[in-house]
Amino acid sequence: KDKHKEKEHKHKDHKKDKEREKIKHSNSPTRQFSVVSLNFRFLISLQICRLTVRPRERSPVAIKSEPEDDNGFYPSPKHNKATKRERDDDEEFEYKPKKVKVEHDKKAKKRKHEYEDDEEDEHKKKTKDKKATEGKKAKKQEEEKWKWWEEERYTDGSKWRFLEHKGPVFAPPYEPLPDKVKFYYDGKPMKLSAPAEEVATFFAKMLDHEYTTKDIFRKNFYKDWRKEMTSEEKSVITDLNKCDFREMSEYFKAQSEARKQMSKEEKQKIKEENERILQEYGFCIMDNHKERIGNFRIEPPGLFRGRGDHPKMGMLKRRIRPEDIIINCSKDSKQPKPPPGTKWKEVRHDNKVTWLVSWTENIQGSIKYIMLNPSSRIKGEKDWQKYETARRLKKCVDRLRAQYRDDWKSKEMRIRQRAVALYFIDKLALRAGNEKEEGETADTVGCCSLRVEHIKLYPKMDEQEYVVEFDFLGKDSIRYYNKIPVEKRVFKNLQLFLENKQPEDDLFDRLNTSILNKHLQELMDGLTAKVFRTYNASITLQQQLKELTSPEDSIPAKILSYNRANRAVAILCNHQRAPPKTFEKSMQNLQTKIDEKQKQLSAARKQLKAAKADHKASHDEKSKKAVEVKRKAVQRIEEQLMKLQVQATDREENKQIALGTSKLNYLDPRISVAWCKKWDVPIEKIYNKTQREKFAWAIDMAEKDYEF
DNA sequence: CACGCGACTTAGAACTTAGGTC
DNA sequence: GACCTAAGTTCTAAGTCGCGTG
Repeated sequence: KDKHKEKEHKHKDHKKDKEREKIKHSNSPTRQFSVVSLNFRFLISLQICRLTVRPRERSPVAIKSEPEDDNGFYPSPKHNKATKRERDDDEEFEYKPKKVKVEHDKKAKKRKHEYEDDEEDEHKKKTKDKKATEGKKAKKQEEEKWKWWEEERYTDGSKWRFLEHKGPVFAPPYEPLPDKVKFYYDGKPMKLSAPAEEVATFFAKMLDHEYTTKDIFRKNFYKDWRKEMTSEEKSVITDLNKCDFREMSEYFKAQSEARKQMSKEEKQKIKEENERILQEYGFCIMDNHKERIGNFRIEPPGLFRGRGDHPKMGMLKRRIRPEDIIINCSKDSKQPKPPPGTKWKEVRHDNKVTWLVSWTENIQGSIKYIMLNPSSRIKGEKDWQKYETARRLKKCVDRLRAQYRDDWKSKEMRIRQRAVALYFIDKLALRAGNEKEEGETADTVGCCSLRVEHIKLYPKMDEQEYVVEFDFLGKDSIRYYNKIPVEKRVFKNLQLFLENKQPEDDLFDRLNTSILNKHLQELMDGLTAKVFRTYNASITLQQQLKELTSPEDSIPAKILSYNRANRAVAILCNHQRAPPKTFEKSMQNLQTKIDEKQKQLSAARKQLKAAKADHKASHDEKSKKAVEVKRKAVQRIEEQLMKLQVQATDREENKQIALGTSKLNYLDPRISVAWCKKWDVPIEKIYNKTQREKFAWAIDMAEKDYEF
């Protein structure tokens, strides 16, 4: 079946091919952004607009598109690398430890000791002079911020030597409804048994959600609900449509209202209790360092709501009991105790993994874990390593690109498919696309699992030749919609792949992620499909920052540039969000503020003019001062106005783009740190507290000349 | 090689809180 | 001091990818 006809024409320009030409489309193509001052080259060329609609908002309305030229968006791989290199550049994983193990242990012991002290303090102090203790504590913590990145890593595949924790926090037990809150069946009140009632409350709590009206949701819910019913209940309740949960729903609404109305003291009390639980369960000791745990609370029972069109939506997610829990800790640690009268499923001591607690979830049968916070050593090291791998890809990406271009001509079908898929992954930052079990999850795809129905080929479209239109649901059922011109060879290959296939057939029938990743592994150690996403995201940020930052810009303007660079990446990776519910309103509010500010400004200018005239007439000191005062006022207001305008632009551009995901997962933080240092932008403007904790390693080590 | 499983990263939405405004 | 919004935090679903097994 590997028939390959096709005479190749000379391609004129390789460089050009690498250049990204993305056509974005908009559902309301007429909409334009209100563009305010400053350097908008980027925005204008990129034309940030709505990419897709969420599936639930999806309408069969035709999607229009606007062609766009955006030269300079795609990261042209430059090799004008500065001569200076970081200490960790070059070899394999270049983690050069500054300290050796022995020292580490010593320091660690001291650390543990202090940790225990801390705990004791916590309990005794309470009433004592708070300020003094807090001050002391803060200082102490400051002094001993542990720089794990200066230490050696384990090379034997083990993740830790010592691990001690208190186990998970379970969901609070079910509290039956007060008798006055009734459930009605077929118009008649009906008292439910506790288990049936609990599951009913899950449904009641979701009543306002659209998905409780969906057939699949209702069917799944009803089926699982019946399993919790007594036999009498089962015989009475035979039709979900006759069930009236409204009173229950109202009750919960009132409850949450009441919670909001609680007095300060009550709220404070709850806060303190949460803090106590956090202190007790929210930390563990791993290799003698106290580390924050990410999710120490077990997921409470409820109704499963997958994203998109999920076949299992509405199913009962059952309550997790101690008997379901596997504890992982070190042998020589104090083992966590199960709640009185219960037992753990298992306690194991596996230092080849990083999790502390696990259980099997009943919807998909997958395993859930309790792991450490992103600020922990174990997560940080991995994160760092990820960016180092991406940087190694940078060094050989030209070679790889040349190779896959070459493979487009291969006489083997599987190689051509592999090469075209890789091209998409590289150019469009698509995900790998593992195959999924049909009917178990929402129907979403990535690159390798693309089907014929997901692409359309246009030999000619407007001015452009060889345009491919992508339209599919990706991870989280977020729609990916894009039209891009591709090289003739890619286009011809796609035509070939499509031959004699049905819409629901795989586009790449000779390819899957395993084959692809095996191939990538051969090209570069540690290379997998997702490294391309990391690489392209980070290199785009770096390149965009270079392009957008003007030295003479104010700090807010620089931050806008940063956000735009960030946005370019988010668009590349198709990170979208639903426009905030209050978006229009908040935009209006901001506009009102801007209008006011403008009025203020013209008033201030008038006053300045008057003062100047006054000074001209009198030439005395007093009037001179008055002019200065007014001048200052005008300047101040101008700045304020500028800030507001920048804010408005930023917000508008960001309407349905989510920056967080790329910032947290794809952008080498050292690029941002270096940028901040270079332009004297406080790091706090870019990373909030949590993010600074996660990226502490980068903040500590990156200098202003860091190059990704 | 197909398959399922296990571990871990990536993801957007829901919820909560802080800080500004009236 | 109440209220409102934006920012920050939490939640947990949904991916990726490697490994063992048959």
